[in-house]
Amino acid sequence: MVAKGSAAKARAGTTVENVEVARIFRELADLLEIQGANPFRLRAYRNAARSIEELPESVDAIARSDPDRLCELPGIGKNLAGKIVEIVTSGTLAALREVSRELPRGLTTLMGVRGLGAKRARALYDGLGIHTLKQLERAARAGRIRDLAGFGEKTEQHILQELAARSPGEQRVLRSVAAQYGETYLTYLRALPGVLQAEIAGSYRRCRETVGDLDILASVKPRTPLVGHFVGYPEVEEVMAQGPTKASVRLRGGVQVDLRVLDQESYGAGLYYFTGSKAHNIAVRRIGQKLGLKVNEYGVFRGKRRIAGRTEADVFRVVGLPWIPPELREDRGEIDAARTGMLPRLVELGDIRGDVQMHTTASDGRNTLEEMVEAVRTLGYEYLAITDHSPALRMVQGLDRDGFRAQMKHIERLNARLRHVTILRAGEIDILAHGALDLDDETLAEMDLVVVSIHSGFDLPEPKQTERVLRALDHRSVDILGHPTGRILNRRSPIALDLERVLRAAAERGIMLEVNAQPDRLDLDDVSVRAAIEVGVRLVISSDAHAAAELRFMRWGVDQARRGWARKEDIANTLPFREFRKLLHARR
DNA sequence: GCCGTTTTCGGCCCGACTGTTTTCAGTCG
Repeated sequence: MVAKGSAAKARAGTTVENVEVARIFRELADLLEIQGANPFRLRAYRNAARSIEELPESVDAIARSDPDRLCELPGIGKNLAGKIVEIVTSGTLAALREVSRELPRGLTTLMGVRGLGAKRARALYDGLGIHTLKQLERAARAGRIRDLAGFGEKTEQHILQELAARSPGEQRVLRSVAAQYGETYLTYLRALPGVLQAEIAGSYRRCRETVGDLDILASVKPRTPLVGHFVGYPEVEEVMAQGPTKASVRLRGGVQVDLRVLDQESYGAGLYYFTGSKAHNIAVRRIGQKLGLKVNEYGVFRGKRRIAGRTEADVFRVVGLPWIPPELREDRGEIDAARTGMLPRLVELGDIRGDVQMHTTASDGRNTLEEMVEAVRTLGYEYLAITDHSPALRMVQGLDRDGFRAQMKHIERLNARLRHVTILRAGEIDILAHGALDLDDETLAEMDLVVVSIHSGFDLPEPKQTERVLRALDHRSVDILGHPTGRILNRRSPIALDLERVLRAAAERGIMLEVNAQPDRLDLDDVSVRAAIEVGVRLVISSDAHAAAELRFMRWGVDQARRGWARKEDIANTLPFREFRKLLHARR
C-alpha cells in the first residue's frame, strides 16, 4: 500500500514526504528482520528512517536537486542514498518488492502487537500461515497458537488481551495528560517510607510533546517494598510484569507505567539511562567504550570498579562531557555541541515577560478582558496582547472592524490606569483562502500587534497553501504567524507547507513565528523550531489561552522551544516591554 | 548497511522479565 500511494504521488508530480520514505525503510527493516537478516543492516535502515524523519528539509528535494548531498545525512551512505533517489523518482523500492515476494507485507503488522517480534511473526506465518491481525485473533481464539514451538497458553491469552486493548488506545498521550497521571503517581510512590528519590524519566523528562508510556525511576533504602507498593496503586488496572527491581502496569485510561528501582549509588546512572533517548544513550555509550568504560543503568565501570553512578553529572563527567539537558538528548548533534562547549543555554519559563496571544469573551474566550489582565498580572508578566478572532471565524463570532475598534478604545482606557502591565491592542486575524487578511488595512495598521493564522482550508495542496501563507506574510501590518502548521496532535495533520520558504520569507521580513503552547497544538514542533532559529527567524511562545487558567499552558510551549534548542534571545517575548515594543515598531 | 582521534575492515549497547524451557530465546526499553 505504501509503495502504491507513493507511485501515484510521483506520477502526479508531487513530492514524496520524508515520513513516507522513513516508513518504507522501516517496513523493509521489519521484513528483513523476519527473514533473519544481519541485525546491523536492520539498524542501518532504522537509523536512516529516523534521520530522514527528523530532517527539517525535504529529502525529496535534495534527492532531485543534489543527490550527492544525501550521503552527508547521518546514517545514510551510498546504498541508502540510491534507495532514496529510487523512492523519490519511481515511488517504489525494488528491494521492498523483492522481500515481499517471499513474505506478505502484512506480517510487519504482527510485530506491532506487544510481545510479538520478528521471530514469532515468522513462526506464526510458517506454522499457521498467519499474516494479518484478523487471522491472528481467529487462531488465538481457536487455541491453535499454543501448539506452536516456543508459544504456550499464556502467550496465546496475552495476544488476545493485546488485540482487545489496542483498538482505542493506540495513540500516544499528550504531555499535559501524562503529567497529570505521572505526577500523582509519583506523589503516591514518594509517600512510602524508605523511598529516597523518585522521578519520571523517559520521553516525559525529555519533554516530548506526546509520550507512549511513563518511566518512573526510584532509589530506595535496602528492603523497601516499593514494587509491591507500585502495583498496589489504586488506579492500576493490570499488572503486566513484576520482578524484584522492575514492574509494568496499565492504569485505568490505558496509560502504561514502568517502574525501575535502584540503590542510591546507581540512581544517577539509572536516571540518565532511562531518560534516553535510546539513540543518545548508544552514542554516549560508544564514547565510553572508546575510553575503556562500560556504561549501563547501574553506573559507569572501569573493569569491575564503578567510577560514577550517583548523579547524572558524574556519569557525563567521566565520559568527558558536561551535563546535557534532557530536552536535547536525541542524538541530534548535542553530543558534539557538548564536547566543543557549544551547548545552547536554553530558554526557561522564568525568562518569559509577556504573553502575546489570548482570547476573551469578545470572541471565543471564557473570561473577560479584565479577568485576563488580572490573571496575567498575577503571573508577573509585563505585557499581554489581546488577540480575539476576526469575523471569518463565524462559529466563534469573531470581532469585525467596529468590534476591534471598540475593544482598542477600551484597552486604551484600561492602560491609562494600569500599572506594571501593558495591554497590546491586537487581533488574531484569519488568513483567507488566497492569502488575504480578514480585516481592513486601516484597522490592522492601528493595532499594536497582528497575529495571522489559518483556521480553514487546511487541505490545500502544498504549492497553493505555501503561496497563501507567503501572501499573508507580505502584508506590512503582520507581526506574527500563529500556529504555523495548524496541526492538532492525534487529530489533525499539519497543513502541507513548504516551511523552508516560509521561514526564509519570515526571516527577510522580520516576521515572528509562534510556538503555540496549547498542549494539543505545540505548533511549531521541535524540529521546526530549530530550523527557524537556524535561518534567523525570531519566535514567540504564546499560551493562546481561551481562559485565565490556560495562561499556564506557557510551560508546555517553553518545553517545546527548549527541545528546538531555543535560547532566551531566540524568543521575542522574553524581552522587557520597551524592547519588545521597539521590535514591533521597527517592522512598521 | 554505515562508519572511522585505533579502523576502508571489522566492528556495531546492554540488562530485566516472561514464558517455555530444563539452561535460554524472545522481547522490550
